[in-house]
Parts: sequence; structure tokens; C-alpha cells
Amino acid sequence: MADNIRVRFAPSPTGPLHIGGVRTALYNYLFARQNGGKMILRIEDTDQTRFVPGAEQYIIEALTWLGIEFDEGVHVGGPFGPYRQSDRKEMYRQYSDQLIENGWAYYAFDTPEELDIIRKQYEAEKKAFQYDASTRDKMKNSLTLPTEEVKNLLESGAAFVVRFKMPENEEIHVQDLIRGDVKVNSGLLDDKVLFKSDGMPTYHLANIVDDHLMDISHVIRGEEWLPSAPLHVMLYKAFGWEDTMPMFAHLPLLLKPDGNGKLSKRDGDRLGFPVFPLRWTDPVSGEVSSGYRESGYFPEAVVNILAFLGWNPGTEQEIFSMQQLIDAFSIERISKSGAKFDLEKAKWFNHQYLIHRDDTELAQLFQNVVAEKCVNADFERVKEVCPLVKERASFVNDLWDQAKFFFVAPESYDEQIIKKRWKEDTPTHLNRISEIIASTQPFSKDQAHDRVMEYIQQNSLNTGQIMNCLRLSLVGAAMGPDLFAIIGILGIEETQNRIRKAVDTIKI
RNA sequence: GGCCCGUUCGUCUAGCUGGCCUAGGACAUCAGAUUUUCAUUCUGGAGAUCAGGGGUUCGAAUCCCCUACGGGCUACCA
Repeated sequence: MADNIRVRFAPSPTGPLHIGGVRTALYNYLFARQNGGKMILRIEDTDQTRFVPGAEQYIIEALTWLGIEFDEGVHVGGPFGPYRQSDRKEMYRQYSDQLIENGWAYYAFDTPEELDIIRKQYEAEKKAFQYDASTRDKMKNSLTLPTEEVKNLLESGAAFVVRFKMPENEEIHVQDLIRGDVKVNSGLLDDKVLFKSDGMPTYHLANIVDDHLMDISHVIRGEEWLPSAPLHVMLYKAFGWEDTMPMFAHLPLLLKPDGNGKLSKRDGDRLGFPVFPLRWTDPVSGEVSSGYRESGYFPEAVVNILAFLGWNPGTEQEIFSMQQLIDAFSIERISKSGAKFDLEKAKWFNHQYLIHRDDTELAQLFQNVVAEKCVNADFERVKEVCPLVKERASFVNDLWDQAKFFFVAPESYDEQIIKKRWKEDTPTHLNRISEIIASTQPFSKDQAHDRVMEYIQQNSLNTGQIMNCLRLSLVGAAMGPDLFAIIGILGIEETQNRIRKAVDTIKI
């Protein structure tokens, strides 16, 4: 590996960052940290028409939430700034000029409308128009127009773009860290616009110039960029920057869980899982898209899930902290094929983080949920309850469904259980058991357990029947942790109240 | 259409320098055990003839070729 590892995550602020982008950021981050390199956030906002207010802030907030930190970037500054391409606007022109001077690029005056017409004509003949070596001498550009006219056009302020002059027949090699040697003939590529008529560079120019200026050593990005990688290689060559050209790694895409195609912003809520790290409200339509954070995922779990979508350590360990990922990560072990998001496995990951979370911390999180659901709950009780029910939950919110009865007495009783277990003499026994529990000295769940079991045996009762009815009285359903653990937490008074209420309410 | 990338259980994948693969793990799923309940836990099962076909080789999921399928790109979007 090179001495100075510098990687960048370079999103466009065209909306919320989706999890594919988050994964790209994560892989960049892991690679940088593992190699003691720098992680840079660069905002690529060269398309003014697609700019979405709030998107940049969203990206920063999302990555911060996930623990993906930057050494340099639009929000933290750094020696290679500015880090927002719109703020770098003035410096791109000189690079496109340089290419024109060297004969690697030229001015083109064809208007979008003219190009549109030509494309339609080609289409009518079932051909595809490509602005390249075979067509550029028929177009309106500085290669075909007289020098004087070009000069006049430029001076008169006519709209123009700068196009790359793609060689007619040259074998281009892209060395990809994941895919190996990818080669393509330049004759198949077109004369991409480098500099737009609005004075902004296109992605291709800005990207190469900035990566060079920012001393980027490795470009780790999505596979959708692989087709334009040959152009980028050519640009490095045209600028004479081949020696410092970064290494490329094109990541496999994240696919739709159902059917085919790459995961898109629309898929998430359609399939019941978030595609965004944070909830997003579209500033124009007002449409709300759910986020992992708001859905109850732990950031550590999201990182773990994403890390394993397209990468694995080659061992059987699946739960990795960020630091462990940094230590274990390697570009060589990134898979080549796209991965589908699996909601069930994602839940399992979150479950793992939930059950291994420190009990006090978990209790604090759950305390907030309890506070929303009912009146003031004692923190000590919340803390006692958590370890009893956490095995049953994937999310903190699930804890409520599992532990609700610790905080609120049952309002109704499961009819099925009543039908199956509740007998005529049940009230009598429950009243006796209520007294027994109340008289247990000293009171403890174990004592209560022993005394109740003693009663059941002495009266030759059916354990299952009595216990289920007792559970029904306290919980309202056939669920929950160990009955006496419940009684221990509810305490004598509440236990008695609930038994009394059940006996009064349940009729057969 | 053209170009590029890919293809192992339903899903994520191990396997990459060919023999230890009658293809391993995880999630999901099924069954049994445990339990006073639900869940957990434990044990076990089913599940990919490695996309298909040709080669190379004593031997291929692993190397080569072809085909099929999937995906990406093909804008003055990134």
C-alpha cells in the first residue's frame, strides 16, 4: 500500500443518502482507518438542477450518527479545501483550458436541442448516436469550425461545452482492486462533456481534478462508475497525472430484496424496511421516508449489517464492532456480485446488539419508551425488567410489548386461555395463593415459589392449570418470563390486586 | 442495440494458489427436547448436482471457451 492513504466519500446532495451510499462511505472509512490514512468528505454539487436543500446536512448527520468520522471535509475543513465543488468552481476552467491547449479536448457549440434532434434521427434508423471520433467532424465544434468563427463565438458569449477528445482506437486498462484488469477500447467511448455551458464542470472533470488536487490515493465507489472509469483513466493520462493516479475499487451494488435491479430510494417503504439511515422529509413533496435510526436500529448494528453486505472476514464471526471491522477489513475480500438486503438478518443483528448492551444503558433507552407509553415508571423497575425480556426483542420498542404488564395491569384476559384453563374452583385457589404470597416471610420470588408449589402439591392440584391461571391474572396472557420473577417485581400488593381483579372479572 | 461487470442453499456468504467439498457457516424455515405459558436455549433435519454446455487435467465449484440469465452504464446527472 502507498505511504499516504487518502480516500474520499463524494456524494451529491441530491437527496438523502441511501444505505448503498452509506456502505460506500463505511468501506472508505474502514480502509482509511486501517491504514492510518485520511478520510475526506467532498460534496459534489456540480449539478445545480438537482440540488436539494438539507441533503448535505443530512449526509453529515447520518454518517455522524453511524460513527463514520472524517479527517477533512466540508464540515471540518482541512488543508485541501474547499471541499464543496461549487466553492471550487473557479479552478476547474483552467483545467479544461489545459486539455484544450494540449489537444485533448475541444469546444462544442451544439445545443441540447440540436443534439436531441440528431439523436432522434439516429433512433429512427434504429441506431444510437454517439458524439465521438466517427461523428464529431460533422458537428458544430472547434474541430470543424474555422478558428476565426470559434474565436468569435467564444467572444460573443455563445453557449459552449468542452468535450473530451476520446482517441479513436486505444486499449484502455483499468486496474480494479476488486475486479482485476478491466479493459475497453476507446473507440467505444464517446466524447464526454467535461465542462458545461453553465460554467460548471461535469462529474468527470471535477472528480479527476479534485482527486488529484486532494492527493487521493484510492477511489472506492459503487460499481455504477465502472463504465466511466476508462474515461477517468484517460483523463489522468491527458493531464499527465498517470504516476499519481489513484487505485480503483468498484463496489458491488446493493440490490432490491425482491425481484431485480439496484436498490432505489423508493424500495424501502414499499418492502417494509428503511433504505435511509435517518428519516427524511422531502422538502418539496413533503413525503416522508423512514430511517434506521427512527426505526429503532442501533448505529453499531447498521454498521455491522452494511459491512457484511458485500464483505466478510472469512471467519465465522459475524458480530463486529467498528474497531474490529477496521482491523479485519480488506478490499481483497469484497465480493464481486451484488447483494440483496435481508430484513430478517438485519433484525437479528440488531437483536444481537440489543441483548449484549449493558443493562443500565438498555434500561435508559427503554425508560424513554415506557415514559411515552404510561405514567412515571421507576427506573429501578425498568432496569430489573430489561434483562428478563430482552431475549425476546429485536428493538427497544419491542421491549414494551414484552414487558408492558410490569407497568400496567392487564385490561383484558386471553379468552383462549380462560377457556382452556379456568375452572370453577380456580378463584378459590387463586385467592388462597394470593394470601400465601402475601404471608410469605421474608418475601422473595423463591420463597413465594416454594410456598405456592407446596400448596399445589398439598391439594393435589394440576400445576399447569393453576400456574397458567395465575399468569393470566397477572399478565393477561400466556406469555412473559418466569412467573415468580414477575411476582417478585410486581410485589405483594400489586400481585394481590391483580389476582383480585381477575377473580372478579373472569366469568365462565 | 452497444459496452462493461457478475452468476455457490430462499437470503448473506465460505470456497479463490485445482484433490481435505459426499460444498461449510449465518439468517429464515421445519422437527424434537427443556419450560407452569409465550419466548429463549439446546439438539437435529431439510435446503445449492456450485447457471447450462464444452474443454484442460489422473482429478474442477475452483483454470479456459461458448451460451443463457441477471445487473450496471450508454445525458451539458452524479
